[in-house]
Amino acid sequence: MPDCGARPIAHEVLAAVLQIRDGTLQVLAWRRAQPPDAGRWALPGGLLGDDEDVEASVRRQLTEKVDVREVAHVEQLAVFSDPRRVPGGRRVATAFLGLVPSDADPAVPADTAWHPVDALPDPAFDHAEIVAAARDRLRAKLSYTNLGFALAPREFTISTLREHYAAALGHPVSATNLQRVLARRSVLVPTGALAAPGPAGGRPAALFRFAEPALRVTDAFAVLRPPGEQTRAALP
Amino acid sequence: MPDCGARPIAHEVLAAVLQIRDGTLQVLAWRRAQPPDAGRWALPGGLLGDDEDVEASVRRQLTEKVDVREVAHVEQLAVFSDPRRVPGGRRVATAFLGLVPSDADPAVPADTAWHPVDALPDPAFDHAEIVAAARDRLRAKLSYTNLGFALAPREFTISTLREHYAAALGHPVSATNLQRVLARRSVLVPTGALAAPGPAGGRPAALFRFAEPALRVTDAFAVLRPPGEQTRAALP
DNA sequence: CCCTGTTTTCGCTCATCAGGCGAAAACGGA
DNA sequence: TCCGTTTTCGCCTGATGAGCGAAAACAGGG
Repeated sequence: MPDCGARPIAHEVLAAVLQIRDGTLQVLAWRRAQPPDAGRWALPGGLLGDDEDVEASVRRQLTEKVDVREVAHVEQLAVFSDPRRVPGGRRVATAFLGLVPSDADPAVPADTAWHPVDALPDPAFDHAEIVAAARDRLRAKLSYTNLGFALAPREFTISTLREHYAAALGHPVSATNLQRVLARRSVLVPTGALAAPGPAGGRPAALFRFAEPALRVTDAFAVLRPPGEQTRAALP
Repeated sequence: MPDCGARPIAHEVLAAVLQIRDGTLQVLAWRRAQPPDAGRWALPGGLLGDDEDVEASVRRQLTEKVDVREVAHVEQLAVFSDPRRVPGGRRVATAFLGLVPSDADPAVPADTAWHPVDALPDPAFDHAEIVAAARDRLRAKLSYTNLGFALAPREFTISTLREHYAAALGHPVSATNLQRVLARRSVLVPTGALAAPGPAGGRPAALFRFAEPALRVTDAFAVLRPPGEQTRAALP
């Protein structure tokens, strides 16, 4: 008969929800009112419910903070299970990465706010570690998947996309190369429309969108591929 | 106060331990004697202890099946938390991937045996899903990390390594290309020694070993890298 | 109406790396 | 010494990331 062991173990889910805001990668957190760690900033989450798996649970918990429909991508990060990660009872956390496109501005409760991902003030428990894991996972996947779709607005110019990638990656990105790399993978498709030029004029930029609204890994990503296998579907 | 929720949740750890045996990628499993799922093959694991995190727990649980010192690499896979994944009480599992070098032959209990990873007969609960996740994770990481160190013997010829990679990846691998790719990443270093030729003669093969006994990700893996940054440390 | 400044886009080139192929090297045995 | 076998290495090709500068496309002012 399964039980909770000699010492009861609570299972919680936590989400590091990231979004590009004001040209910076930011994370959603709420200020704890009650001890332990009162006054510090914590990630949204809560206890795993009786009739849900962790994915369903994290989506449910996020509903309390933001409109879940605005979260474009959710994935498991890792389990955090240090026996002393929170004071009091034992608590095991399954951490998630969530991404919100920058053209969404979810309404959040009064105790909740966005903070730059590298400057979350006074993080509660081990939540700084979780935020760092989320940031690193995002940065890694941006370069070999189409994960940008979950950060960028529905339509955008290459310049805008370049700013988003630079903010998320934490280093400058060449617009030329970004355009080429994503286009070659057929991750980016032109909408045909043009954006209005800025106040100083300049050639109007073409608008693009991501081809697929779901995670896809670059095929060129796998090296040592089967002999003779096509590296990519032939483009018409 | 954290508790176990209305319905108690047990937290277990499970490990898919993989090894190349007889030219095939195999997984360690034990035959359940007690219900539920009596007679079916299950992955090693057990309940999370009071004073250990999940990594420590999986290493402790593996001790009951094999000598843990022979497991060269352990990493978290994912959480499996379907409310009905096991009959009876609620049970959340943190799944791990474990790798054993092929020159080790751990003593295993009577109820435990190795099975080809794609033909685990009568798998218990959702363990087939976990094995598939472990196999896929291994295949992905083999191509952009030095993870081969955890599968290969301490010293080996390129031919041997080629067989190992082919078995793990599930498709033929070119010895020439394997040698070149791994050497360029300075993952492989020659020991200087030569292996004895086979019974039919032939040029004696050079012996190699992996440069580092710990996981390292290929730097060329990250595309869209910072401008002007060196792509690899200059080799002397 | 042309000229200037600005922004975007595209073509040209280069460097790196995976992949394929065959010749040369290094062995045992007849 | 010759032959079959196995390994190793060099050469070529193709795909792809990266850098640079010229051309394209716009607004505004003289």
